[in-house]
Amino acid sequence: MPFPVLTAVELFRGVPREDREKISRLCVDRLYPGKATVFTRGDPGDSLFLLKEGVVKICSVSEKGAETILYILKPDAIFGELLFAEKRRALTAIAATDVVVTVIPRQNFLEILRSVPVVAENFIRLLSRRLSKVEKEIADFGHTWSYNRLALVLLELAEEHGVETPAGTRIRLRLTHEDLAKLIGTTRETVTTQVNRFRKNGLVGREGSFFLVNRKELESFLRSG
Amino acid sequence: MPFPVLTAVELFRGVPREDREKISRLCVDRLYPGKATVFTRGDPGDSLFLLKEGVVKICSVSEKGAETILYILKPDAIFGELLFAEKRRALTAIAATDVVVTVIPRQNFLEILRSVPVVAENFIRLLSRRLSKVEKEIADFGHTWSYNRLALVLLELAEEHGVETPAGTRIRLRLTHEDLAKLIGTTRETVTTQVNRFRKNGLVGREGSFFLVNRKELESFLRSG
DNA sequence: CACGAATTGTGAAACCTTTCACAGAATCTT
DNA sequence: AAGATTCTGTGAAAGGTTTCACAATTCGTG
Repeated sequence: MPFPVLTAVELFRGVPREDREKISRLCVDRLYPGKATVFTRGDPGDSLFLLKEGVVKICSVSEKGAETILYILKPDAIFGELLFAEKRRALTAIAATDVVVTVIPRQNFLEILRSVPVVAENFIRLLSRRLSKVEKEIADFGHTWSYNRLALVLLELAEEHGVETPAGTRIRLRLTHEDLAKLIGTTRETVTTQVNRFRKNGLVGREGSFFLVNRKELESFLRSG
Repeated sequence: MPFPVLTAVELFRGVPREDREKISRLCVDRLYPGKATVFTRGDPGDSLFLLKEGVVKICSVSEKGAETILYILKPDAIFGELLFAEKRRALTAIAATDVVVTVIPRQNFLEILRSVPVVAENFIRLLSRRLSKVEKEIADFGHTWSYNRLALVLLELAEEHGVETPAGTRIRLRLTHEDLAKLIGTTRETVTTQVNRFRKNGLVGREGSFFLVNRKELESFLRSG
């Protein structure tokens, strides 16, 4: 098993033994400390990233400085995947923790896509899944009130990053109210107000900078509201 | 030139002569009258569609009946492209006019992807471009006020569906205020109010059910507001 | 542990949106 | 052309959000 990490990752799932060495020669790992910028809006979009360890946030920063968080990624996710659509990055990727990423330059990735068909299929599936996720998000943004979007985002984060505990689902991310505001497109103050309302009603709780969510209650809140 | 239509379409651009006949055997055209449903949320997601003629709207309908329009597609666009990610459709595709589409069942498309690598590359590019568009949209939704989103959507529609005229850019789609509301996630009444405000200030006009937009003014409105 | 920085809590005023309720205009159908 | 739909225009009341301004808390790092 010479390149074990390769096949553990969804992008490279199913790669035949004889292609593995070649692929691993075309990739290189890189480290970023927490808060580092992996790429920024305007950078040339010429490589694909694979998140091996840590958490990466993908954000959009408008001219006016308004920031939106589009994704919070955990290991095994790819990012910078628009390398075939954009010359320059439209979004910004920031290491939310210390991070290990695999970098694949565009030419190398093209080479892999062409010579290992299963990677193309995996890549298509990953792109499709992300598209599907964002489309769902847009539909959810249709909800006018911030508390609806807040409940939805908390449920989604619990789904993606949660672990079950006796007290509820614990979201394993250091999240501030500001972060939530950037996720749902509102202000920090509004999040504070709504989070506290949720807390009084037992929909969420907090352990230090981690949120605890009560999925049952949140779901029924969404249905009723 | 036995299969001219094939290579005119972005998905099949660059397909070698010898593959064209095979591909065309794996596709079939279909007609839908205006207002027909091409597929609905919940349908099995087992084919890819290619829009040849007419306009198709892709919508999301929430349990509560709230509707969001995600895309308004014109010829050459693909849709139903999530056939590798969803067992069942999450969105609904509606013919906004009489429509001609090419249908490619999943197995056939897989066959094409595997045997004609350039199609895989085209498909990846199309998926990427759509993802990029939706991500931009999410960032735009960050704008709190409906009039900002309205201005953005009008500019985007002008970009995609507009023709220049002496009076401004004319959007070649029959759009109601209701449609705009579903595009920007607000109510019809709010759109009416804001459109009229725009009209008083010369940012937009109307020719029957077509909108005229003054791009310069809308852009400067966005910058200033 | 202590100090500075980041995060959270709150309130008031201005503003925007939703919701409801109708009326008038424009457009199809027949 | 009449009648039925669909679309657009408006207003008032209720409720939500932004913005601004500070205070209180908590965190992080030296």
